[in-house]
Amino acid sequence: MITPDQEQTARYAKALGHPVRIAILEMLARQNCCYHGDMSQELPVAKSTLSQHLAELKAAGLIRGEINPPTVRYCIDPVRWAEARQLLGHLFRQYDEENTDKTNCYEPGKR
Amino acid sequence: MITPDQEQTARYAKALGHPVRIAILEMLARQNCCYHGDMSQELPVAKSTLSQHLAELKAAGLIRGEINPPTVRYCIDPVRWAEARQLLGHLFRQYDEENTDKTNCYEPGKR
DNA sequence: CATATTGTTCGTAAATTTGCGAACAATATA
DNA sequence: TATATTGTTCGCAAATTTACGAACAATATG
Repeated sequence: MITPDQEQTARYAKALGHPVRIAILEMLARQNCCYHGDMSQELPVAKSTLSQHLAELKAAGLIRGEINPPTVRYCIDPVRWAEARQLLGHLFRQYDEENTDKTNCYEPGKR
Repeated sequence: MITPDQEQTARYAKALGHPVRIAILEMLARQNCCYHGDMSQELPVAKSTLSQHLAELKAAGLIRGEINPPTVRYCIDPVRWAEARQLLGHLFRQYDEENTDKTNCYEPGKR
């Protein structure tokens, strides 16, 4: 009933499902890499909370952490990033592709 | 620190963050509209659970429900769908756009 | 009016998520 | 060796999510 692709799509989407994690990913996407400290300055959460969000993004595969003591540099994982983009893009495309001949059933009065 | 767009992006992503909800959206995206019962047959959850997931998608704005007693027809909301697509697309584009001159810092040995 | 059909809502339980400060680990520096 | 810097991990509390069955609501049908 539920395909592995659907599971994976949901996993990525879930990782994106928090504003702090979106902000993290945008910083990483723009600068490619960031140190925990840089992000900590920008984000209104305790550093332990930031670590947790980073760990979740890592668990989802979207980022990697490279330890350069005493700092840690985080980067987007290009492969997983592309995979997430593809899976979510596929989801959205399923609607628009055949959009032309569909009734707008959400309009009142239509059946 | 966190913009309204980031909040909204996270809200949509969170709504997508469950396999059952991905499956629901794919059915709706392909057929435009579906009855609760049609989806109930396809999905391995109790009907009350399905109702809950539908309510979450509705709360996120991604779908609408049209009551035609005794059935209820659910549809994707084209406007919110497009907005979600745009917001998530924007997120992913931020990486690829400037991808060319970025170091792959996730590779071992790079700083 | 009784019954069947279609979904929602309620009540509840278990699991997960989110957040923080305190404590800890690892390394560099005085 | 003591101290400072950078992050992680631990312990805990509060909130949210997920899931189910039972009960309920609304409408059609016998």
